[in-house]
Amino acid sequence: MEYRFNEIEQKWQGKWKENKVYRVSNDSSKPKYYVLDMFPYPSGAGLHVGHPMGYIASDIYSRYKRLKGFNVLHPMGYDSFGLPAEQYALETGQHPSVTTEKNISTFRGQLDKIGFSYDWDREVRTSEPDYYRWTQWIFLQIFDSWYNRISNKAERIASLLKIFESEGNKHHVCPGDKAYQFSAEQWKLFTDKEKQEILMEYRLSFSAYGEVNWCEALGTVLANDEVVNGVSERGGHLVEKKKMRQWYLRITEYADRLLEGLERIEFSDAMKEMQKNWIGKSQGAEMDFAIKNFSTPLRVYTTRPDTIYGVDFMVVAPEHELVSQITSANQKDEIEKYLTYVKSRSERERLAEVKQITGCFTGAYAINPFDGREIPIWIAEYVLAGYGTGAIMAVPCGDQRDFGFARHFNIPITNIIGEHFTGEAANPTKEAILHHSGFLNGLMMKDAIGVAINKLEEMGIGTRKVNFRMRDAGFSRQRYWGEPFPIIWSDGIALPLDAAELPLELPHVATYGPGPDGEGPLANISDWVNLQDKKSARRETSTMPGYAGSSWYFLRYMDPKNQNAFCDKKASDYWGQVDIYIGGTEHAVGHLLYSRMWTKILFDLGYIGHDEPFKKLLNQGMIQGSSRFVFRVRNTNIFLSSNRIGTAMSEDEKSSTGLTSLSSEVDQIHVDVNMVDGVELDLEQFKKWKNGEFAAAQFILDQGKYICGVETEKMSKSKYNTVNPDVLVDKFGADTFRMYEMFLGPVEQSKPWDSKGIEGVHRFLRKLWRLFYDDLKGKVWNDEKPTDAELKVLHRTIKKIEEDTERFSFNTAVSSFMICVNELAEMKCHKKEILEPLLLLLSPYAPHISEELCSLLGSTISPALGDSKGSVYPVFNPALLVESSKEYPVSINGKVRTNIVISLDASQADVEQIILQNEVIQKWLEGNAPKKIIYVKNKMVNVVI
RNA sequence: ACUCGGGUGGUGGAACUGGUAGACACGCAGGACUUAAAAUCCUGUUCGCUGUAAGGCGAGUGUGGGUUCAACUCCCAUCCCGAGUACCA
Repeated sequence: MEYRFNEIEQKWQGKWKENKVYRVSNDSSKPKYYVLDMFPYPSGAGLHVGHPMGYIASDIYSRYKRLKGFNVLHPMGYDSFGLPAEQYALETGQHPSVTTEKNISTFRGQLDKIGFSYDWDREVRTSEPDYYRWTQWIFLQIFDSWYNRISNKAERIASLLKIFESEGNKHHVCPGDKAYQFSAEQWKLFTDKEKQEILMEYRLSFSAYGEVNWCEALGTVLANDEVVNGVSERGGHLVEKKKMRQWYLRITEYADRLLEGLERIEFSDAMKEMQKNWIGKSQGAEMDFAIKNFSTPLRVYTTRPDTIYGVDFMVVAPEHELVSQITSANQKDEIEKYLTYVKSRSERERLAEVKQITGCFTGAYAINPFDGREIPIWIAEYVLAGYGTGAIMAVPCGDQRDFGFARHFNIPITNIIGEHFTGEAANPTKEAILHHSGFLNGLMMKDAIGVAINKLEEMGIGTRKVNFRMRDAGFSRQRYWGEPFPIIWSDGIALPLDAAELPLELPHVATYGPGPDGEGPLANISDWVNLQDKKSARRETSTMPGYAGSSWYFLRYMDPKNQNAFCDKKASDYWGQVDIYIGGTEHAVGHLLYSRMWTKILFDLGYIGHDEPFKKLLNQGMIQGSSRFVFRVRNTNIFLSSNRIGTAMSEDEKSSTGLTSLSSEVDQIHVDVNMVDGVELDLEQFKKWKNGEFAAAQFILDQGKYICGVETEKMSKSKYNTVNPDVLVDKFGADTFRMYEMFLGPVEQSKPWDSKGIEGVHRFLRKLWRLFYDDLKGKVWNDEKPTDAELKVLHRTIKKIEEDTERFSFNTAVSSFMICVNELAEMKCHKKEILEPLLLLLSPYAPHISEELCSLLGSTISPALGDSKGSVYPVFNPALLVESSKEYPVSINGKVRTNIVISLDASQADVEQIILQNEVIQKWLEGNAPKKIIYVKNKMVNVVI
């Protein structure tokens, strides 16, 4: 009986599905455990081998936890709103819901083949009205909230109204527009519209004017990705910044809590670092510098007010409103020229190219308030208008970028840190004693910061200021395929829909092109937009961005069918946080920050009982593609094997190709990796590829073979380096595929895909099978009693697999299984008592073969089902592994020279005696006494001579 | 430029708290079985020198230093590769 994986896998997948084996209940006496994958966007390209990497890891962990007696929530769904489906609709006229549906069923088919243990009854799709109804509902709750900085949480707008009516806003500075200041009496006198405008400045989701990428020629707003070098990616039309009404989430109000929360969750240090940097909290001061012959002061933000005497110039963002006013007559042309230059550069260019220093002097001077020095004011692209005040004070002796700027433009540098400054490079230290610094002289810089701020405040020209670099999150898109806003605009006031009116379904549109004035496609449906019963009332026509639906999906899984709430509090209290969340790092500052914010809002409003969604995050590495290339001599049909480029030609080659040398220019062309075996190209397949585009190809070979070029790149269709999991699953089976993906290396590590090792894993499973059934002899397993040696092998494996699974070291776990099976095969051990526990250990990794063999053994336990009562996971018995002696490596001066078996309870003296009698050691000692003998119990012995 | 990862045999990787570097696999080479192939099994496989052999000696985890009885692991410097980024004052 041989290992027929296709039959076995189909059979068990069918049974699991039929019996809904992986359905999980919200009501269980077992402890809960929540294992979550980042749900995929169902793209038209289908699944490639990179996708299942994380899914397999999470599936192994889920199955493991189930066997350990946990009630495991392990769901899957689709993040099914998004731009690609809409662009496809624009090209083909197919409704996005149709293509989305189709893509989902492709994905599902591919996922099913791999044998995942998802509870598909809990599937969610963000584009289903049943789901986005609640996305809209949550949006309305956010809209109806403001952030109370005193209680430090989100509260209802009603509570804000009460405060305004009793005391105005004196205790609650307006986060949107700080200019708003009013008493209770004044509040009561405002018109309804004025009141609504003020409330909007407090709301956690709010509407305001913001800049978008506007393409006049296309009549539409473009995403950053669609803009290349200042023109539209499609068509190359001019793109400019345009102010439009947008929705935002006031995530800045949560900045501190988002930072604080990081302390309580298990994210990698790198991930926490990324989020911290994004939030970018800094402590410093805002201060005003008078400008010579000008009434308005220049306000700068600095984290280092201690360096005030080292300021040699000012840099203002080119967009700063003062620039045009302060520029002197003789600098005007220069400044104009520079502004034109800056405008021509996209933000990306401004940020990426730092080697060349650019800037322009305005002709104006600021006055140092302490020593009256005149400080030249420059503009430069490295200062951004959006951060701080859009102006900085430059201290070249302490800041490397300021130093470079001063050098480049020959601005004299003042040294305020004595010998800490060499004149060769800036020194950003805070540990230096200040020189040439007036009232700060002699102070340690870090102590001077506070002193300087106090002085500024006393003089009324500066204040202590905490800055965040994070900005509020744009929340609207001028698109069709997203959640419509449950908002009606009437006389400039945004009116929320009643919860009973949800879902506000996406209406069908005739075309997916933009509406008038840059509005989204929805603006074209006047029946839908304009409400008959209310004159001048108009629906919001933009839709929500991709991250809306993904900011809370982990909650819907807990209670996916609920028609009365997004998730019953009982359900969210039962499941609580996601215990382990698996996905890539690309969401570091998007999804992972937004979902944390939404969770905090829902917590503040009392809808859920926890304020961090993910207890632990595991970042899977990216699977890169390994691309293959052929090299074509330019303007010919002659292809050179990679190692023949520039080599000498044989006479035969010369006559058959008509070439005289191989050193002419070659073009590198991607070829489909599936027609390359390792690096050797299959010439016949190549000639047939792309409908015979290369049918007439001639080859210059190396020893009869065509060797391709190799490069590691992102896996992508256009690079012909994608590998479809289906092909591998069909050929080797899901169990082999699962184990091979894990065997490739650590899950966290990025690595190029290579299918060539998969046979080794397949061989392992067949070898396992032969412990039970021989191809010729049939059944070979038996009920004999195991020996101590066999038990030792088993229990060593139990220990290793459990440890490795717990720390997500799946690659080493697979290798331990191999070692175990190799050893059992060598011992000719076919005993059920050994093999049955081994199958349970293996079942999270290779569920189908384990289930089949268990059932063939007549086992009472199904690895897929586990046990309703508790853990069926094999228990490690340490007593079986106890040894009385160990073969110690004995080294001389750290270099191993021999191995000696020594009893484990030997003392230092015992060991020294044994060692010194050893022949090899004596040879090295040459009759001398050792200086020292180091004996580390259970590790090694080192003799120092 | 900054931040975060990472450099170990022909290849993917292992070595978890400093304690036998190269587990496990791929590939390769040789052999057994077979008419042949597949499958399976066995042997070898870091490099160099040496030995008929068992073995021995030396080098070795990007590079150069350092700490230590002992370094892939810790420290300093440096080079290279990958990913991310909003030049954040």
